[in-house]
Amino acid sequence: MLPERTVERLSEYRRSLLQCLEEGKTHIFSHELAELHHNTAVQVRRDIMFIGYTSMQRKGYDVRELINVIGDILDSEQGLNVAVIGVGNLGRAITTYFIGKRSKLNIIATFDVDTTKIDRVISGVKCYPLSRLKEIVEKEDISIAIMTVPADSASEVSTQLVDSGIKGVLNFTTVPLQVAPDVYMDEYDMITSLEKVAYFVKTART
Amino acid sequence: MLPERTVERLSEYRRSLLQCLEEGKTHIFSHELAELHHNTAVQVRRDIMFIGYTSMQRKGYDVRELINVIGDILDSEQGLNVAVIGVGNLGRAITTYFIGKRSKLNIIATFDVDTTKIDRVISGVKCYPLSRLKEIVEKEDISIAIMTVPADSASEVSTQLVDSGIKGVLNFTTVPLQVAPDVYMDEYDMITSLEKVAYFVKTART
DNA sequence: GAAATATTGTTAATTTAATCACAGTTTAGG
DNA sequence: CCTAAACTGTGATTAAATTAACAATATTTC
Ligand SMILES: NC(=O)c1ccc[n+]([C@@H]2O[C@H](COP(=O)([O-])OP(=O)(O)OC[C@H]3O[C@@H](n4cnc5c(N)ncnc54)[C@H](O)[C@@H]3O)[C@@H](O)[C@H]2O)c1
Ligand SMILES: NC(=O)c1ccc[n+]([C@@H]2O[C@H](COP(=O)([O-])OP(=O)(O)OC[C@H]3O[C@@H](n4cnc5c(N)ncnc54)[C@H](O)[C@@H]3O)[C@@H](O)[C@H]2O)c1
Repeated sequence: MLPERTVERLSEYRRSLLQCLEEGKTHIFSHELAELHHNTAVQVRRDIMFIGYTSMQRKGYDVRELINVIGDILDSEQGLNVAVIGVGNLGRAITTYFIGKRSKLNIIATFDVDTTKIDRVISGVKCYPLSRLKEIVEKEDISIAIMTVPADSASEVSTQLVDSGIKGVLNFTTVPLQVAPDVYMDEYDMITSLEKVAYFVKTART
Repeated sequence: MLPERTVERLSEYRRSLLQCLEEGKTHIFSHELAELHHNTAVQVRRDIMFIGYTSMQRKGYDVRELINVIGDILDSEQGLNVAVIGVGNLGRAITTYFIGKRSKLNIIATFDVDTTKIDRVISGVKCYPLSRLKEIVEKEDISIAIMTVPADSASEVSTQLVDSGIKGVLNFTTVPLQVAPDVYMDEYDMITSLEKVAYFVKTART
């Protein structure tokens, strides 16, 4: 099990590496990758050490190989299915955005309680009533949920998610959620991010 | 200057505290606050120690007072003005969402290059052409930008942001941006978050 | 009003993450 | 073929963040 920060950085490296590949770059040095990611060459090498890949000495890392090795670590062979819960402004933006982005992570369903949204199709993904959550999650083997419901229903919905058999949640509501210990949860709070930026802008001024 | 993680947690505590206030709760213990936030009572007390607030012993923290003290630390007295750059799906969602949420952080302008979007008003906020960035930033005293432009224009736009005098950036594009050292930048990469969730779901399975 | 209980604030210890420092390769140039 | 230069991989070290441990203090109970 890799450190969380390392997992994040590997995902980020991979995106840069894919970009490199498109530009026809076949090899990359640790210090080049570092420069692209606000960190140091040592950190990059250490991260890559974690996944047990070694480069051709003096030529840098083979871009294509490194992409594959990162894929072996991060991706599940058969891919994982994802659902978006709450098809409001944010849920719609995310659904539209993700379609076709990652071959190993497919958004294959959305859920809502608003009857005007149910059965609507966004970017090829159908919206189901939340009452059918468990049924669809089981039938379609969905293991990850992206939560974009209003704050006041967040905690109730999260219980339903866990009951339905979801194993990972990416929570965008501003409510910290309690889930069973075998469910992995990542929370992102936009207001917190913005307040953090504001704090550092403020303190830099003085 | 507080540790970054502490700043984040303080912002999160504050939101819970505001919620408590609404529910008529006047005092809160460190372990209660901890429970709401996936962390420990010691961590809460240490964070609060950082900002130099002390409770009434044995009664817990005075909710209202603690909110004010956190405000003194996080907020700027006159508030800070914010602009959203790139009024696509995500930019629109964020703009709509933020309006009225935080009295000390006001989104007061959006920018785009798409002529069909310019001059449109979203939730009371007007969209300006990107070419007027510097002019408006100076006139309206905007210090923070939220970046939601497409990846391929991200790095160019970030240069313009810095030139215009922006001091803090919240970057939602998937491109790591280079900014001047006196500009604070926070980057959030949704794909990375989702891949991280997927990784931990995958490894938990084995 | 003494003892038991609950909670804080803080020092010390521990754990985790990042950085330093350098030996070990490979390649290039003479 | 020898030396210098350029990078990598990793043990050792340092720094940062978290957790444990506990004295100090207020409150309740009897
Ligand atoms: N919009 C943003 O940019 C933004 C930013 C940060 C955080 N958030 C958070 O994301 C969440 C959604 O924000 P939004 O702007 O998209 O809100 P929204 O009101 O546009 O969308 C919410 C959607 O959830 C649906 N919904 C309500 N109750 C539900 C339930 N029990 N189960 C399933 N669906 C349900 C609603 O019908 C609606 O379609 C909120 O919790 C908000 O705090 C949004
Ligand atoms: N939609 C999401 O949920 C989501 C999730 C993660 C990351 N992102 C990132 O956010 C960014 C925007 O995503 P989106 O889905 O809103 O895209 P979008 O295409 O809907 O919106 C992009 C907007 O930016 C405008 N634009 C283009 N070039 C510009 C420039 N030079 N200056 C100002 N505006 C410009 C476009 O006219 C458009 O309005 C992308 O970089 C994407 O990677 C989006």
